Amino acid sequence: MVSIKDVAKEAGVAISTVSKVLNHYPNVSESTKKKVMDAVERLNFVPNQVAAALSSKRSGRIALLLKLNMKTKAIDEIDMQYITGAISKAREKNLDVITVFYSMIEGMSLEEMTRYFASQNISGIIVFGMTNEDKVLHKLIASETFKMVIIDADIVNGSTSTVGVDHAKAQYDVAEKTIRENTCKRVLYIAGMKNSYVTEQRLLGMKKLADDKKLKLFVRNGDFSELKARELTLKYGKNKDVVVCASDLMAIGAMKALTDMDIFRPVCGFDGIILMGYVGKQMNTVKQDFAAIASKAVKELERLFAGEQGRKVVMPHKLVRLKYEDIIC
Amino acid sequence: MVSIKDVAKEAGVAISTVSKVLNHYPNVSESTKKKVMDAVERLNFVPNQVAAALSSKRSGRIALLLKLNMKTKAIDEIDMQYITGAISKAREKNLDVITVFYSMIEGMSLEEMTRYFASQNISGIIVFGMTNEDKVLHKLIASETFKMVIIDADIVNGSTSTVGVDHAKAQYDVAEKTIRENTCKRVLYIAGMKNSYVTEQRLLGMKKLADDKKLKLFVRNGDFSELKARELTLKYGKNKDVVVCASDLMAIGAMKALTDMDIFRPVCGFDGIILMGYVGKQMNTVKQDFAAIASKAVKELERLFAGEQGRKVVMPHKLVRLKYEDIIC
DNA sequence: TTGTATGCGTTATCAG
DNA sequence: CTGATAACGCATACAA
Repeated sequence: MVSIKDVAKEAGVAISTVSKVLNHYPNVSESTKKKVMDAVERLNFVPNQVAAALSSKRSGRIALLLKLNMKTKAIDEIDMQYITGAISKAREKNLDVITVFYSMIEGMSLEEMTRYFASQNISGIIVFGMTNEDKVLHKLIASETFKMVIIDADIVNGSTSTVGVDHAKAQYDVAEKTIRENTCKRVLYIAGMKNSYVTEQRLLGMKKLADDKKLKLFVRNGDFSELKARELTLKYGKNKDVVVCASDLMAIGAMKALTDMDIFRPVCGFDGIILMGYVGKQMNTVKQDFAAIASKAVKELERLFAGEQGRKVVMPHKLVRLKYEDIIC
Repeated sequence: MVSIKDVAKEAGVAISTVSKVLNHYPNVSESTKKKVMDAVERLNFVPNQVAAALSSKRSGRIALLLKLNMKTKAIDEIDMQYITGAISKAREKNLDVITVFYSMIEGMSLEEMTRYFASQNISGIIVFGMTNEDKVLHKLIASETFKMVIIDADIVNGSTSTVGVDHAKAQYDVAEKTIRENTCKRVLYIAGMKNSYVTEQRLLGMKKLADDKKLKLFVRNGDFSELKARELTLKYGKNKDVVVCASDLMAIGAMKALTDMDIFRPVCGFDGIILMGYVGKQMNTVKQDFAAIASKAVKELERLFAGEQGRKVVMPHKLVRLKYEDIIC
């Protein structure tokens, strides 16, 4: 294994000089810079990230904290895009990434959780799918021990940023479009899971729309469950003009119910998962670019590493209809 | 950050003694062992994996090498299960995992690839979705620089094992079942991508079945593409009795084609992805437990770390039909 | 601008 | 059975 020492020898300079060149320190002459780079080239040197992490306390190691959906693999594509988006950007920025699932840190105290991440030399954490129930995680954020980026939340402090689409506006937009296209009055809104930020925001958006357009809004909790959405639609869908769902999966469940009842009502969803292209009926939905969101989160983490304050970053969304023809290949 | 030094002080022993206890070295008295463990408990000590990796050359860091499917997110669930299966098991075994995509190492020479993994202190690599085209990867395997486990392949050497289901048998089984249930003679077999081990194996299984059952076998390459399978079925499906596909996605494409042509032919797939539950028609398919495969791969890697020889591990498969009722929740 | 020396938290070797 | 102590590869304060 060729190390920085070998490079130093090859270039005829000191180890620290090599390190300085590699890390783009200011006070290095062009000539030595070139000497070093040439040596690096010749020896095909790649810095040992592990040693670097151990040496400098700001390790450049980041953790992706993901909540696995035990419920259905149909939305695995969301996590997958989060992962690929984050890892790709991290590689570009030369950051090391480890993936952690909630299940691994479940039940830990703040102390334990802090130690767990510290023991891995983690300096930044990106959190996906956090709910209000994750108390310890909230404490971790408040402690500002690590630089953190929370996806879909509204928590900002000196070391914490937030990245996500404007869920309220997105919900408003997609429902508004669906209603406009079909002229509806009575709306069945199937919301997501209680205690989730996105659920609250989307509901807020929906309520605003109901206000603006003088709609009769009937809200039920679908818990992001396809089955539940189906049951709710069977029960309450008949005397409504439209079913607005806080997720695609629930929209699919609702559509199934309507088909079963042999009645037509427009339905719209949220997320833009590929499954929407397979269910036959086209529905409006909100398309989030999950990879871009994760990618942005990594960038934001870098900003925090640089000492900047946490902030709220809003990502764009699009309204789409997924057709089989568009997604097949 | 509490370190091994603190534990040593707390326990009143030397640093090296603590290390020995933590790593289950043989020659440590029960009494000191207890003293150390108590101190660990009191201080809530978690060993720093990064330092450990740097110090001991067999780092316990493993890389997951994944090929992203640019084609469709419908099968992201497969990669996701690979990832979760591997990471969960790795955590259990106290191994550090990093995720790497082919795109990151594309175009690298053997030298570069070796250095890349070495620079990350990787000692084991699990390879998913390798094809015959990945020449450099084959060289890496042959070099035996790292302990490696290849999923779905037939390469074994002193440092390399293979894990996967018996694709030939699985293909045989699922096709046999489908044919038996429907009494068919003329079979359209839509194979996967050329130069892929699984494609070859599955085709072998299919040919054996054709032999055994005296079937007229008509083979075409579908490249694992839903669209292509659809086109092939439109073109060749009419005068066949059954369409056997080397993947679920192709099976779905084939079924679409048949529906378009308004004719019925039994269709079977391979993989057991959740989408199969959504397409209306029930089809036989092979269910692989991807998480278990990845989990097994980690275990196998440990075996290799322990100095054992590479070997071929065959995982079980199941024949299933995915119904909407079974997958919804 | 460059080099020297020390430390990061472990593991491993070798005395004791 | 236990304890110094030297690596591991790199970053960095400080000296030159």
